[in-house]
Amino acid sequence: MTQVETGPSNFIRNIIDNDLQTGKHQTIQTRFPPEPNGYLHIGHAKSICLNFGIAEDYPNALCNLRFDDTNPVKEDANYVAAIEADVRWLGFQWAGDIHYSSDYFEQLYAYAIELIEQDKAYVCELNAEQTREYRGTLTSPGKDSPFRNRPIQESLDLFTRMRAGEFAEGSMMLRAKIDMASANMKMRDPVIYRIRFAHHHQTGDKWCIYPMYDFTHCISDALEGITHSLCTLEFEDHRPLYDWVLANISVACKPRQIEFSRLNLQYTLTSKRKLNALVNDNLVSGWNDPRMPTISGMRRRGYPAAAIREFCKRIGVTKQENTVELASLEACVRENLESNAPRAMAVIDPVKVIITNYENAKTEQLIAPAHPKDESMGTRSVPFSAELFIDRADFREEANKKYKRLVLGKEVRLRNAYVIKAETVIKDEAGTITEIHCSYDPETLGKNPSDGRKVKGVIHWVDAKTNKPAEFRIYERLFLVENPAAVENIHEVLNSDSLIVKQGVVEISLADNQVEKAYQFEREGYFCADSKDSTAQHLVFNRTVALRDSWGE
RNA sequence: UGGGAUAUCGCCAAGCGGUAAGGCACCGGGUUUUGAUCUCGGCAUUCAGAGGUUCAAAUCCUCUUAUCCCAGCCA
Repeated sequence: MTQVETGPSNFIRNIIDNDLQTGKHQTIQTRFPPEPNGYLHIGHAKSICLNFGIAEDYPNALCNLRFDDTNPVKEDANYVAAIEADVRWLGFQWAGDIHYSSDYFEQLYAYAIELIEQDKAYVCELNAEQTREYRGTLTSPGKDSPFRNRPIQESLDLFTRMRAGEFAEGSMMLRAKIDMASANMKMRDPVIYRIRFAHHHQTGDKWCIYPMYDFTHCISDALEGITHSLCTLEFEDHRPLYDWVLANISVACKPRQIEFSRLNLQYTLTSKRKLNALVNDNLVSGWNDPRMPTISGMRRRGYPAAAIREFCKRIGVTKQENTVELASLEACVRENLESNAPRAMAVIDPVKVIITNYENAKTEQLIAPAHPKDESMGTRSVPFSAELFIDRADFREEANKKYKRLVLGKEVRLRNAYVIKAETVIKDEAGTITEIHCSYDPETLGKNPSDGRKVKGVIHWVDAKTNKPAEFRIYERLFLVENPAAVENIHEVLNSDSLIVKQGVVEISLADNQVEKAYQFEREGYFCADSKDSTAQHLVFNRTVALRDSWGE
C-alpha cells in the first residue's frame, strides 16, 4: 500500500510509513484523548495537529476524539463542550461520534475481573500512606502488600462488593500484580481501580469505582482499534505497563504507544492547573482571555486557526525537550494576516490636525485599496475633511533626519491622501499639543509633488468628522520571565502591562465590522473586534500582533 | 544513588556511513504612499566531550559530561 504523504516528516510518521510498508497495518488510526478538566492550549494544538494531521494525510486513516474521563472529581461537562468547539475551530473533524473512556467502563470492569481470575490483580486494603511506604523509593525496592497473595476468590468477591458500594472511599483498591521490586516505579503493583462516590458527567451515579489512567487508556485504545497511540514524554515509563495490561487481557488489538516531547513556549504557561489558577485568581478575565495561550484565547485575540496549524507544522515533532520562541508563533500569525487581512486606518492615540487651506464645510470621499497587493479585495471609501486625527507619536516639533513622520515645518504623506505640511502647533496651559495646523498640497492625491520634492514619510490618519470612536486593547506577554513554569509564585513575575487600554478612533468604514474578523490597521498592527465586548455602540479592538518593526530609533 | 529518555547555529529542526536542508531570529543591499510587505545577500570546516573503527563518521563502537522524566487511590 502506498501512502500519499503531504504533511511534514517526523520520526512518528517514519514509523507509520514503515508499518505500512511492512504490512503491519493497512490503515492508520490515531486519537486525541483530552481529559475534560480544563481548556485546550497551544500545547494541545501540537498534539491535535499531529494526530489529526496523520489522519488527514494517510489514506483512509482516521482520528478519534476521545475524552479521557476517568476522574469525575476533576472533570466537567462544560469542558467537554469547550474542547469539542476548539478542535473544530482549529479545523479538524474526528471520526464518527465522540468517544469517552467512560463508554468502556463495563468492559473495563470485565477485563479487571479477567486479571483477578488469572491472579494478576488483587484487592488491596492498604491506606494511602501505607501504599506509598510499601512502594519503596527510586533507589530502593518496594515490598509486597500483605494483601498481595490473598485468594483469587476473595479478591473477586471484594471487587464485586467495591462496585456495589459496600466500602468507603480509600478503604480498598484494585492493584495489578506485577513486581514490587521493579526499577520502574510504574510497575510496582499499580493501582487500577479506586473507590469514588462521585457523580460522573457522563455516567451519572452508576459507578462508585473508577479505573485509573494506566488501565483505561491502553484498553480504550485497543477497543477503538488505535494503531499508534501518541503521547508526551512523561509517559515513557508507563509504556511497559501499557503493554503489560494489553498482553494480559483477552483483547486482540495491540496499539503501539509512541512518545514525543511536549511544546514549551517562551513567556507562557502550558499547565492546565496553572492556567486554571490564573482564571480562579482573576489574574485574567477567563480561559479565553486574549492573553491566555488557550485555543479560545488565541482565537479571541485574533490568531487564525491556519496560523496555529502552520506553527505546529514548523516546530516539528521530536523527542527533544524544547522551548520555542514567541517570535516563531507571531511570525506565523503575521504571515497569514499579511495576505488575508484587509487594511484600514485607526488612530490609537489621537491628536487633532487642522488643514487650514482646505474648505471647512467640505468632505470628499477618497478611495483606498483594501490591500496594497491584492486588488481582488476591493476598495473602500475614506472621507477626508479639514479636520483629521493623527497619532501623537507621528508628530514632533523637531526631529533628526531619521524620523520619517510629521515634523513642524516639514511635509509628510497622509496615507491614501495628500501631502501635508505642519505650520503651527496649538498647546494648552500644560504644554500638551491640542492641535496641529497644517496646509495640504491639492496636487498630491495619488501622485508625487510635480516639482520633484521628495516626501519620504507616510503616516496614517482618520477623519475627525466622520470617524467611529473605539477602544483598543494592546496585549503584551503575561509574564516577565521566559520560563514562568519554573517560578514558585506566579504573582511575582506577572507583567502588569500585559493589557493596555487606549481610546481612539477608527475610519468610518469599520462602523459595522464583524467580530473576530482580522484587519490590519496600517502602521499599527493586526486587530480584530473583541467577540465578547465589542458592540456597534462601543467598538473594542484586540491587537492580535503588532507589525514587524525594524525601526531602531 | 535505581530506572527511563535526550544532546546538530541564538530558538526550532532535517540528516539514518559519502563529506552539515529548511524555518524563526539576527545583520546588510534594493523596491515601496504601511519604518509593513516583497526582494537580494550573509549567517555551523562543524554536529555535548574524549578516544576508537573506516578510504570516508553528526551518522558505527567505547567511555565521559549535561539536561529532562518517574516514588497521585491525577491524566
